[in-house]
Amino acid sequence: MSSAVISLKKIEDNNLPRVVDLSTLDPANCPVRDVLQQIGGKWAPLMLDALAQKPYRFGELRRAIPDISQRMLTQTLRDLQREGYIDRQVFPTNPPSVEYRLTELGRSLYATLALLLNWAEANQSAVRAARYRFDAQA
Amino acid sequence: MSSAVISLKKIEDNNLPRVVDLSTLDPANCPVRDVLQQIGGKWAPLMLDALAQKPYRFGELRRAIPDISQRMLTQTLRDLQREGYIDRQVFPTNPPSVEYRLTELGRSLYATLALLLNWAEANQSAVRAARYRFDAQA
DNA sequence: CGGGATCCAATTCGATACTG
DNA sequence: CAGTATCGAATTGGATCCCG
Repeated sequence: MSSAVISLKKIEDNNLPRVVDLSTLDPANCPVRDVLQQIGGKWAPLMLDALAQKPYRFGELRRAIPDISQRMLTQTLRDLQREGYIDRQVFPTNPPSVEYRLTELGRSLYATLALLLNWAEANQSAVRAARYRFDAQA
Repeated sequence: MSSAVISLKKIEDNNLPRVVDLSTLDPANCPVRDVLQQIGGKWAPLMLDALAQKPYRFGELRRAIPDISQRMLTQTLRDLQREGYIDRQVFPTNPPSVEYRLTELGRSLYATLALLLNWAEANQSAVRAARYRFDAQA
């Protein structure tokens, strides 16, 4: 089939979707760097993933990600709120209760981010195998 | 239109695609953390994006990302090679020439990663606005 | 319960100098 | 050209103590 040949050729040519041309951008004002820096940290993807399921309270979120320190939980929550990905709602009960949930922007981000999370899960074994080969030959 | 109502309800319910359930995983063996750590760095996404266009030689790649140090270029290239995303080919010319190109795994990753890069570019202004609001109110 | 503040350890990163 | 090696700065992250 000619279509198979065509798609094979596309792969050989590295013909991949690429909308932004990063090479023509000022590095100091690159939107990809600007936005990716915040979602590329150690905890942000996990927290966005948790909050994509349902709203969480502080302690609840801490139990959902057992090995996060309280400092990083607080800080990452504030960062995500500043970026506009999550919303913080305080209930003046006693003791106080605070709920975090994704904003619409956050849900938009997660819709794309989730594809990457799924890719990671689906291809972990391939990555592990590549690491093993690399380390063996070295 | 009822379809609009339905999709609105889905958004309100946080009904988003989620294949991996991270909360049930051992944090120390989480595929998402394992894989995302390498592609979440400061330089890896930019280099994958460059190499998705075409193969690059060392110095050429350095010029394409003007503000990367040679140390980080070397190190990130090795990391990406170890993960199985890029291939390194040495041409025994004089002076030597080394070419880097995406592997099939790397192209598979980039197909997903590019969606996130596009999201970042498309939504940078919304993120900037959110930051401004957050900083103004604080 | 939901944090703030402080101190310290680990990791990341950049600048510089040197090499086949 | 394509790296390696070393140093120090900067950033990130964890532990601990404190509070309303």
